[in-house]
Amino acid sequence: MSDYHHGDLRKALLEAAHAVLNEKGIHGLSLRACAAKAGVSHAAPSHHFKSLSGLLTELAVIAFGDFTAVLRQAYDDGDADSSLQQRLQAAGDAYLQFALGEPELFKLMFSSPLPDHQNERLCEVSGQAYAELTRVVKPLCDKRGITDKASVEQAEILVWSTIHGYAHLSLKQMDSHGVCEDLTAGMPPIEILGTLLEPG
Amino acid sequence: MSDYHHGDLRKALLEAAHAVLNEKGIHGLSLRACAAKAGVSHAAPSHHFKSLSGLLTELAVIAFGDFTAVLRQAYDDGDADSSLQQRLQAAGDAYLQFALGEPELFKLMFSSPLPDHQNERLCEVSGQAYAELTRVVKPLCDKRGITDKASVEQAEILVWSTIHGYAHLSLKQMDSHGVCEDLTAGMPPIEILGTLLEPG
DNA sequence: GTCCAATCTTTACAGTGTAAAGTTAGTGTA
DNA sequence: TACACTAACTTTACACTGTAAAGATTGGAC
Repeated sequence: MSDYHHGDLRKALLEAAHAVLNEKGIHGLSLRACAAKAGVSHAAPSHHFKSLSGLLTELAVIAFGDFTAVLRQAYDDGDADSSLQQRLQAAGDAYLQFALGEPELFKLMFSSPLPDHQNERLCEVSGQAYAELTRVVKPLCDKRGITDKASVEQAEILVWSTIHGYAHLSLKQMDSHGVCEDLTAGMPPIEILGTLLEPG
Repeated sequence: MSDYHHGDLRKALLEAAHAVLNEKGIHGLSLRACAAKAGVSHAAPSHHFKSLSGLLTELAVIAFGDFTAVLRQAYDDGDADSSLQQRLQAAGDAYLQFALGEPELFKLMFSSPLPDHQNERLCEVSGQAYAELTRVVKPLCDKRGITDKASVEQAEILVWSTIHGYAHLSLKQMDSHGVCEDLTAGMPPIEILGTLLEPG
């Protein structure tokens, strides 16, 4: 192996992008910085990724894979006798923990125009994450007598919205006020919404 | 008035920025494009805004003002005899309508690293929007017997998370799948969350 | 009428993504 | 073993970007 050919530049660039993302934030990230961190010339990435967008799309795909794994782990860690609400709360906590643990990656996945969000694989893996998160919603709908398909879908989307919205706003809070201690406390108990919004 | 001095370049630049934002999206926006659209040289903005971030911070401040007005209008439009849940639903609908009507502005306000989110005035106006949104939550907490301050705050944040999360995910859906018809249907009825999550 | 300060232009520079052409080296073929 | 071929990487180039600095213009105060 000479030092002309890198060996696994593709992988190295993805790791470099992740590193640069964490160091400089999503706005400070540049293709040339990634190339430099991987120790190659600034034009080398073009042979592995069509563009900056291509590189970040791939990084987002990988990140969604990790994200899905985290959500699945949280689900599997649940006690067999834990209530459905508890499992949902655990899913929300895991969601938030990922967002706070990988803030820049999370922003890349959900709030950046740089990745190609129409990319087929990216759509697929983000769909998998969604499926994992809403896995516990269906039995909860059963329990509550929500049976028609449209309502179940609305329930899934609203649950996702609540959890995602909290994560997103937490990150925005971090940007506005610096690191915020009271966020490490995790998701508020979502059953408050049940009390607040129960019919009647 | 010669054509050397513009007259009200500051205002013109803010309008140009809004226009460019809608035409090219947040990623296609550039300070030079704004200057060109306002008919001045590319360096002229520096006398009115310290930087690109400064211009977009100001635009976000204005946008939050409009946003707050929209939310207030929705609240004031509520019938005196409409239920608290209905008022909350109306607030959510207004929130979503703003996001879908001004998608790029909404992204600038909540999902872009370009504005200075530590800016004092920006923090203030975004706080006002939050206060307007959560105006209906307090009486709802009263009605449900949620009285301690911490729980009320958690209820406010969770309501905001739900509405904001739905708006944010709707915009992401638009980016992924192009304009999405079934989103114009508005917020799903949030009382589903009440049914889904009620204690017991 | 003159000076001043604010506004805008011109010029310049470092940084960006990306396209095109040139260089190197690993690989399959005779 | 010698040779071509091709993938990987570098060099060069160009049109952009934000922003700093210096020069030109103008309206208004004195």
